[in-house]
Formats: sequence, structure tokens, C-alpha cells
Amino acid sequence: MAQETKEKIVGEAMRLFAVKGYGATSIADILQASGANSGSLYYFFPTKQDLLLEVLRRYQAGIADMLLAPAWEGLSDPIEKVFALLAAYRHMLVATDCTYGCPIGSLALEIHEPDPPVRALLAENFEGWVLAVEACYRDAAARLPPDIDRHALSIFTLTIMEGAVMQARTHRNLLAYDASIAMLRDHVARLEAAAKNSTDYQNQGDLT
Amino acid sequence: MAQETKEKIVGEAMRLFAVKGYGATSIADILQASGANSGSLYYFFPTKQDLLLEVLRRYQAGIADMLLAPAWEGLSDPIEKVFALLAAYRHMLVATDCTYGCPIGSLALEIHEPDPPVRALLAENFEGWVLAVEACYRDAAARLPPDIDRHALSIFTLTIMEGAVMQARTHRNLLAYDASIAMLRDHVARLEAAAKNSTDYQNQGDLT
DNA sequence: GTCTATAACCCGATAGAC
DNA sequence: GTCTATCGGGTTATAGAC
Repeated sequence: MAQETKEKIVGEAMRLFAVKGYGATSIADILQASGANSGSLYYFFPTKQDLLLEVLRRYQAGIADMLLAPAWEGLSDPIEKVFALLAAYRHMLVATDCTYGCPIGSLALEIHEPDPPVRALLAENFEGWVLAVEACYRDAAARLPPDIDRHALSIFTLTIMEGAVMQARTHRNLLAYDASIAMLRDHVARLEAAAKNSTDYQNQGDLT
Repeated sequence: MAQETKEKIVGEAMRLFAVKGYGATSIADILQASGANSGSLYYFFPTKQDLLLEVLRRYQAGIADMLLAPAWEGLSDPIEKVFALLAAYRHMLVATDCTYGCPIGSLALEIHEPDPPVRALLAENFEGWVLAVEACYRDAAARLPPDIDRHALSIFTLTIMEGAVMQARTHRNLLAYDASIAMLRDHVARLEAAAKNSTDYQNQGDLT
């Protein structure tokens, strides 16, 4: 069946791009892994870049079901959801002996050419991630100081995840990852404490 | 002169690996840019990876003179030195229209193979950076709470720089970079405030 | 140490029958 | 849509004269 062949190609491309990178994955690698033939692949994807674009669209479309839902299963506390997401990347690192973490981040630094369509999809993937985390911080409502920018805090969270994954991959251990996430925990805890104090002051004010 | 040829080759390799990446830079590119001939390059560096190792050794050896000294010129405040270093990466992004930032980070995510010697040098580069920042935080002495781990804070700082550069490159703008660095500023400011409060308490205690 | 020429290989992509 | 065979070009690296 045609759809099956296409799915197999895209699935193996997703896997191989994540494991070996885009440049280091040859079309021959994808053909061998998927069991498809050259003619079939080029029937669906005229160029290798078209296949990359499809892979990035899949990541984008799958962020809720493939990434967030499994990470957030059984959780309701919005702040815990943020750290559960970061724990999901930690699991990915553990499961691969710190060989890879975030496929989008790896591709983002590998693609050096302008490649506007590729870069736009990488950016959209980042934006989807940031928006999901931002929703958590918004749900945390009064637990955070009202004057801190939730969008900026979400960007900061992505920044830390990507930088921490990079170091884990380089050192092949989780020390820098854990230290970085612990620092973010500390920062969020300080924000919560600051919000609580100002609320206490406010309540004090109401009582006078 | 032999040494001159070698220096030209290494210099252009440093530049091209940073701009185009390791895999996307061919030996032919380096030969053309340096004006050297194939025979000369392979006389000094038997394989392309040997050239990469030399490039990484140069980055490591040059961190003080090439990176820190220019960024810290005229500065003495240790906390300001940390943010001046982060500003240096911002300048690099601005100067290249957000095309590249940290060569070590880019190479770290590009190299997917185990490549133990390469990865060891990447790790040493990160460690040198972290130790330099750690020295700043140590010099800040009593301005930070005594119970916070200066080494972990330095790793956190590198994490943020790398993650922020990645997003700047992807979005081709500085919004995520500036937002991330501003958040680190806020975090450090909160640490300084916490240290000051606890010192005040202590002084208060001395007065009773 | 430097030069030129080229080997040996792998890559993305295509042609054309079925 | 699927298959096989292959093209044209770029890659790292080498050979051997100077």
C-alpha cells in the first residue's frame, strides 16, 4: 500500500535524522532501514530537503500527542508539568546513554545554510514548545509574581533544556543537565516565594 | 615557510568550521581559502579529523586571550564580567546576522559519532569556559548566598548561553537570546538580594 | 615541505520498464 | 506506485615528482 511505504520512509527518516543527524544520514540509509526503493522515495519526496520538511511537520504536529501527553500523564499541577517535560528529555538521554536529546535542537544547529522553509519549521517547533510551557505558567496563575513575563520565562525554560541537553551529549553524562534543571527549579521556587510574600503583604493590608 | 602554511590552514579551518560546520566544510574549501595545496594539508594533518582536533585545541588554548580578555577589557566587577561575556556572544550574533554564535556548541551537536578524542576536547572547552565563569562567581564572594553552588551556577550560565544562541540562530533574531539573558540577570539579582537580606539579618543579630 | 594529478568511493538524484 | 540500473559530481585521501 502506498501510504504504508510513505509512512515507513518518513518514520525511518525521523529516527535516523535524530540519531545520526541530517547530513550524516544518506538516502541509502533511509532506503535500507525502511525497505523502500529509491524510486518510491523520490516519488513521494523529490529532494532530500522535502523529506526533512515532512519530518519537521510531523514533529510539529505530534508535539501534543507524542511529547506532552506521555510526559504529563496523571499530572495536574502546572509547575510540575513543566518539570515533567524536562524529565522526559532526561529519560531520553538516559535511554540513549546521552547520545541524543532534542532532535529539533540538533537539527537547528546542524543546518547552517539559510534554508528559509527549513528554518521556519524549526522555529515553529520551538514556538509550539514554548507556547505549551507558557500555558503551564499561566495556569500557575497567582503562584508566580504578576510582573514576571510568562512568555519570557517559557523561552528561558526552552533555552535551559536545549543548553543542558547539549552538555549532557558532549560530556556523555547527566551532571550538567541535572545541575541546570536544579537551578531552574531554584529560580521558580524563588519566584513562587516572592509571589507568596507579596500576596501575604496584600492580605495583611486587607486586614488592617 | 612551513609554519606559515600550517597556521593559514588551521586559521581558515577554524573560520570555516564555525561558519559552515565541520561536515559541510570540505577539504577543498579549506585549501581554496588558505591557498595551500592538498599535499601540504595532508602533510600536516593526515585526516580531516586530525585537523578538527587541532582546531579544538586552538579554541581551548585561546579562551583566555581570544575570548575572555577582549570581553573583560576595563571591567573589574565579577558579576558584570559574566554578563560582559554573554554580551560578547550577542555581539557575535549581531555581527553575523544571527548566523552563528558559539563554534564549540555547534560542533558539539553536529558530531554524532562517539569520536572519543573529539568529544573529550569539546568537553574540555566547555570546562574551561565554566571554570572562568566560576572564578567570577567566586570573586563575587559574599554577594551571593553562601549555600548556592558556584560551580552549578557556572554550568547553568553556559547552559543558558548555548540554548539562547541556538534559538537566536534558528529565529534569526535576538528576542529569545535577550529574554534568556534577562532572566539570568533576574535570577542573579534575586540571589544577590537574598545574600544581602541574610547579611542584614546577621548584622541585626550582631546589634542586639 | 610543496606541487599536480588522480584514485576510490559515496552522494543525491534520474531514467525508464513494469 | 514500484522496481533496477546508473549518471554526474563531490568527497577524502594518496602517489609520486620536485
